[in-house]
Amino acid sequence: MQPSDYEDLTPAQAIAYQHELRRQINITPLLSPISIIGGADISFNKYSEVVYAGIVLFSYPELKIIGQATAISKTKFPYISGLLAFREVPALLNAWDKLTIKPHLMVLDGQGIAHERRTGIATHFGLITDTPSIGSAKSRLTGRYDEPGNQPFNQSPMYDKGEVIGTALRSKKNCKPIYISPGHRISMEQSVEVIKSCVRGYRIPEPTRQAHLLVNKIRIEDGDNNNRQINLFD
DNA sequence: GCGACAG
DNA sequence: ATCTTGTCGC
Repeated sequence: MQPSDYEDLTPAQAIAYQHELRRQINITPLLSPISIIGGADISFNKYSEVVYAGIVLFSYPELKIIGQATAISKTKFPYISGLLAFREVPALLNAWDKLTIKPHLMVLDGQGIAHERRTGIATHFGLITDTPSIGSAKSRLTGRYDEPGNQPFNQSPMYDKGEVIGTALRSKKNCKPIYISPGHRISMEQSVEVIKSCVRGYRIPEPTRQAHLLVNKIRIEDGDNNNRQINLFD
């Protein structure tokens, strides 16, 4: 199965593929040192098939931006809860291929194994590129958890079917928690530690925060090359 | 059948 | 996700 063929898959076929990917997930501690970390995100205009993908590279743990790559592509696969990767990974790979240097670890905007089939976008991307990855989501997809305390870095485990699938992390006081889960080739504990070391005063950790700013910037610049936005509260 | 539901 | 302005709370 090639990412370029994702848009031809039916939801049932996409789910079948996730079951296949699930068998290859490796959630063991990352042993090699990391000095380059990347953040990825997607942006798009409502009702448009154009998607803007971007990846920002940082030195780690200093978190100085040392590179980036973007790609503008199209997708027909709609957003379906649980199948986000089939809509966004193809675009992200186009940006990934443009990187002259590959990061040692990637942070994706979405779930890792904190997914019904343990195949969130971070896990999916990590498997496809064979790169250690972490999922950092702004909201919960699945899993039960107790609300973490209201102090920075207070955390609470997320459970699903008897297993720990993620960590609800209070990245900033008085802000909703973010949901961290390993994507591939990294442990739950390491994932949380890395994300904590990437928080710089904002709820969203720098890798995905900067990637988000980047893709929105190129989307506005592109103006979607003639796509209009009509908004009457929908 | 009902409620939930990453971006 | 995206569109929007003001507004409430730390």
